[in-house]
Amino acid sequence: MTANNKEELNDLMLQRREKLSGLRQSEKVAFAEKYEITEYAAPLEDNFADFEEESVQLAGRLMAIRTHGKASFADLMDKTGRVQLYIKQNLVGEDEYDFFQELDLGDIIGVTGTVFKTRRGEVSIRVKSFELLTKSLRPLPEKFHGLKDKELRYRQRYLDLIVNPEVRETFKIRSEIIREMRRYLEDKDFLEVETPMMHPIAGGATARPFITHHNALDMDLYLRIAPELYLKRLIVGGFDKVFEINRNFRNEGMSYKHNPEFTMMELYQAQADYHDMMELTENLISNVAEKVLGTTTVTYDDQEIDFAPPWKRITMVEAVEEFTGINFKEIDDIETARKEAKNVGVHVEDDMSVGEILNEVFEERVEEKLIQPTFIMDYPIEVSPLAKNKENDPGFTYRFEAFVYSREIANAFSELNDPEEQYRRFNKQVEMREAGDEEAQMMDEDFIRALEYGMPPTGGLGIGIDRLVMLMTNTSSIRDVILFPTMRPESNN
RNA sequence: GGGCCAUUAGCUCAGUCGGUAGAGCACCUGACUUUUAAUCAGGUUGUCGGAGGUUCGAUCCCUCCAUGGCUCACCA
Repeated sequence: MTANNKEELNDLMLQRREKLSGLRQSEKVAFAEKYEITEYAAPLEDNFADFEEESVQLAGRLMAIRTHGKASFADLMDKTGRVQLYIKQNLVGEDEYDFFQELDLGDIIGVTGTVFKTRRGEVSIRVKSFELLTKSLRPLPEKFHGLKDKELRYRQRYLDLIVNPEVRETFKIRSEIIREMRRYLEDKDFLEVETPMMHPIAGGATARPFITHHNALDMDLYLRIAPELYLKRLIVGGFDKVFEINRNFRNEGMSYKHNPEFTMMELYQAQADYHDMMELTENLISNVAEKVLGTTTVTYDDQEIDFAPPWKRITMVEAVEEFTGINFKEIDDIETARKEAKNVGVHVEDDMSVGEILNEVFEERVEEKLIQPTFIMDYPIEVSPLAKNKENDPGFTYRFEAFVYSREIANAFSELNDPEEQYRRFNKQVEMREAGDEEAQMMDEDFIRALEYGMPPTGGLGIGIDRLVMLMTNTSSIRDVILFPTMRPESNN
């Protein structure tokens, strides 16, 4: 029953603890077991005609009290919003009225009363009786300005949720986005599956993993950086449409668009290619927007973005030519590629191949221009170790990424299903790894073995849920769409 | 990891050209039976992020540290 023992109790907290011990010595309950409710706050106002002069019971947190002598007004907040309480001494009796005056902001109470409208037209509850359900021992942040300090908001998200209604709304929308995405995929006969979060080999993406240790097996495991290789094993196994919505973990820098753990939707569909994945992506996202927001158009940071299909489709080579004038279709030697990149001010490393230089120029000079939803197609093979290479253009793959507001929100390809080619690609990654590239992929022998049994032609797609939610809720940091973003531990300084 | 900025009451913030600090909300006392950022009268609240240094004296200047924000780098 202590506060944080590192923390001094201030006067406000001491007062509340004294009130609590007073309650404990009396007949009053400070922490009730249950209160039967019949209604929530918001519907009383929305459907006032149905409730007028009806008796209702509801429960919530006291957010404001306005005392006027022998009558008081108070704001009660539940998950739907607030409703005003009107409590009169001659209705509840002198003792109960005095007890009400003893309550603190933040206390959770249950009330019974009738619904009416005040002279000013505010829907209110004329309280007949009330019970303290939970005594609150800490003062709430300021009622008008709320809680602004970002550090406190992220560390104490519960407080943020209590006092900042728009935060509750953001996370409600996040939940709805995921629900509609799931519903859409289930309607299309995709099977939701769960694959391991702890991997003996961290595969399926280019990223540094977190390492953990299993004691009984005495072996290190990696938190997964992507579910891709497991989901493709399921396609080999004969599930022809699967998806997973779950966390990935990457041991990399943090920024407004990177959190060490983030949520990814990945799906795989047999007998499909990356064109099918483009259609699926634009239909899925526009459908989700329509269902959740009621429109396919969102305003993000003053930019209007329209998710309605079809989205622009352009190859990486074409996009680079459009925005830089460099025609990589005609470049096949490193010297020229290097010189052209330099001409547009893009720094390239000595060991980069032509494809990597193309990718670099794209990232440095084109990405920032892609505001409206755009599919960038045909990525160089060097940066796409799991994608199928194009039949007539072996330096490139059947891969695309979707960009919105300069941010990658989806990555997809016609999956590489040739086990020998996949083996060679892995080997190349292993070489890079041995040369010191910590993000290069590891050899996964079992995945090769699976491909050797035969994986049908398959389209695969990954959508970064957090970044999609940011776009749809107009929030500027990934931390605003993750309930408990990764933080350093609180220090005592 | 680099640069810039921030850290003052429970919360939102002001402030001290170096003389140990203030407002609003919250809280306490009193008045008030339709208010709603209720109002009116009075009152309380602080290791001024931490540790050193300079100084007669530091919340303020300097150094280091901590945490956070923005940004660059890294990174799908």
